[in-house]
Amino acid sequence: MVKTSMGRQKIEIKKINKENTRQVTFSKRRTGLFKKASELCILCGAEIAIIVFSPAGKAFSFGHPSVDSVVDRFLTRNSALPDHTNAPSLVDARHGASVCMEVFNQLEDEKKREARLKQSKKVSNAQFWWEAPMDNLSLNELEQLMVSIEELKKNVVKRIDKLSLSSGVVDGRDTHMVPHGYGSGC
Amino acid sequence: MVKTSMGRQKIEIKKINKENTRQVTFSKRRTGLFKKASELCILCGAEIAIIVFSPAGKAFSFGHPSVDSVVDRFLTRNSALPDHTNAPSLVDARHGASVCMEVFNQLEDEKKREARLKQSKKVSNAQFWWEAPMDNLSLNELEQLMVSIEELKKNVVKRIDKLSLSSGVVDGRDTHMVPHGYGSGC
DNA sequence: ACATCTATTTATAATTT
DNA sequence: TAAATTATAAATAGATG
Repeated sequence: MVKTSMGRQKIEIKKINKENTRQVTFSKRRTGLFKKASELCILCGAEIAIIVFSPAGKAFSFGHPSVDSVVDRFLTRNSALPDHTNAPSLVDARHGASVCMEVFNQLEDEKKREARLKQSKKVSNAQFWWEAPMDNLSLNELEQLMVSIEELKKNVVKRIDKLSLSSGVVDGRDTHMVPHGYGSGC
Repeated sequence: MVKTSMGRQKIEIKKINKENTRQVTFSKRRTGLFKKASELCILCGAEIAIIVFSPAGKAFSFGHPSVDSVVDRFLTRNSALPDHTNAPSLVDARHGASVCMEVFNQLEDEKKREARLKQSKKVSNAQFWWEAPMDNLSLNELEQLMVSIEELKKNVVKRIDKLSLSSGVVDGRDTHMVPHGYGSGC
């Protein structure tokens, strides 16, 4: 077999100067970071919020059960009890079906957020509402949905595979991984 | 050379039941997650905040330049007036919104379907519901679901393409990695 | 920009100390 | 209870389509 690639090269952990390389690395590693977070949530029942701003000022976030809930809990120093009492819907859900519902819930959350935004917008600058925010929110919703759909798909594929052979246990995710398309921050 | 260890073994991404193992894994992976975040900051000049709650309710955080600054930036951005100078057209916004509604409705259908299934199975024990439920779906149903998902995806991708924007450049430095002693939550 | 492919580095599960 | 070890799984740099 011929060597067709040098494979992964060791790199120093210092700012990447080449614009393009930096962008690619950012994208790959951000994905990797969110995946690791997702795994930590599932494996250990942790709650995690991650907020990332790209050098360009674009925001991305990951949240389980949601960015808001974790950030709120953190900010209010709400050392909460582990919720065995709560419905098993979020933390322990691990199958395609609940992911379906989760996608649904996500959209509802997004709509609520949108409604809140809309409300606050009315107070200050009502006239701008139709000029820009809706676009960003819609884009957010769609991108968020894409991620959810991918997750859902993976779960269903996995389930199909298992059913095809025999049967067994699945794992699923109900996590939010959100790119926030607010355009340039500069 | 004699094998003195089995080395790393593959594990399924699902909740670790063994208390001790879960604790060790949580600790190791949390460290790994923060390291990855740190590297992403340095390599790409990103700004990142991570908040992690252990299952016991103990909080850990990572922030560059600081958790607060990144969270503030995020919250401000999410409630601030969007910059309307480079906003896409209203028409696109409406299309986006309507696609969202479409997706929403389809998901709602899916949810109802799941609810029916759940009902018919008379799942009295909540634990059973979230541990094995997807088995209720037949292979056929799953494959149909796959097709629907693909359709959804195509629609959403198409819509995102139309809405997509682009952006510019910024920078950052100095990092904090903080364990917060919140005491056991239980 | 995005996906794919390799060769390699890095992370880490199981074990030992 | 935690730190070190070791073998393997997983992530990813660089190249390419």
